[in-house]
Amino acid sequence: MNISEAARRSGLSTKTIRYYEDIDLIAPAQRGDNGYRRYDTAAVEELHFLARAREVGFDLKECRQLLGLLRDSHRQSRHARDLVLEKSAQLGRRIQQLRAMQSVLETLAQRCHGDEGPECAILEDLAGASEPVK
Amino acid sequence: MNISEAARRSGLSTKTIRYYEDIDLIAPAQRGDNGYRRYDTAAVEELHFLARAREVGFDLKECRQLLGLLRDSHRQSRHARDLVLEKSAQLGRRIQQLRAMQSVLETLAQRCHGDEGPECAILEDLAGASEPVK
DNA sequence: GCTTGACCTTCCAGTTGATGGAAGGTTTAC
DNA sequence: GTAAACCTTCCATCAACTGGAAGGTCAAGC
Repeated sequence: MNISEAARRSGLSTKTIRYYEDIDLIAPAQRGDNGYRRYDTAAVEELHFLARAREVGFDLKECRQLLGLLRDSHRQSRHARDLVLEKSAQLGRRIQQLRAMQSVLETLAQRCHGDEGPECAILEDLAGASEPVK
Repeated sequence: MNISEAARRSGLSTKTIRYYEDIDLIAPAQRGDNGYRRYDTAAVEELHFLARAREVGFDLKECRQLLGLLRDSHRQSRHARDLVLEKSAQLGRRIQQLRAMQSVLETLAQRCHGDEGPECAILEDLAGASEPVK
């Protein structure tokens, strides 16, 4: 199949597939007589694997590791598990960060009248001291 | 004061301050006879405002709007409040996304032995169908 | 007067993970 | 024959910086 069909089946865009080939994340696709890339189901499965891994938060460097494991019949499942657990922890930390930011925003919004006047607790607070000058 | 002192007080790096000037987020700094940038407390306050706004999740485009409000004595506090509430909602959506990703990862981790063997539910799941081919 | 180190300057390149678009070749259907 | 829908490569762009090179300035100490 051609690249657009592979894209449809894998959940990646054609641009992204070419990009992944470009950065050697995947092997160069086979080519037809016309120079078009050709994909078999094995190739599409790899692309789909990448799409899924990206969806759950792995970056391309980590995807590379995961692909390495996927292809390695002598792998240890422990390695995959470690990657997943670390990524989950990372997401947890990021979520905490975003929550903290959100709670600051909520507090700011509460303290602001939000009317037609220029007096605004939000702007005052953002302008004011967050940490004292050390 | 010179740029490094302004950086220390505002919480931005010198690189970032120059960058903000470069993209016209802030007005060009005054210059001393030696060509060095010079900052007064008003300038530092603006830098600090930016640092705080970035910390709570505003992007530079939004920071530009916030700065506009900060400088405008005829502003309506409603505008600032709207920006804050929208940003909070945005963070909320992002948090939900990350949580969903995390929960997928947790499920994957649970289903994997995580031992020395090659059999791995994680890799199988990521490789397997997420959505049927339509 | 000279050196050393800590400043400062500009400019260019790289990061991440794509995406948009131009210019042009191919295929398919009518 | 021609139009639409593919495909190709290559180059530019996005956000928000950061790193580093090459070079000017300044203050302290000898």
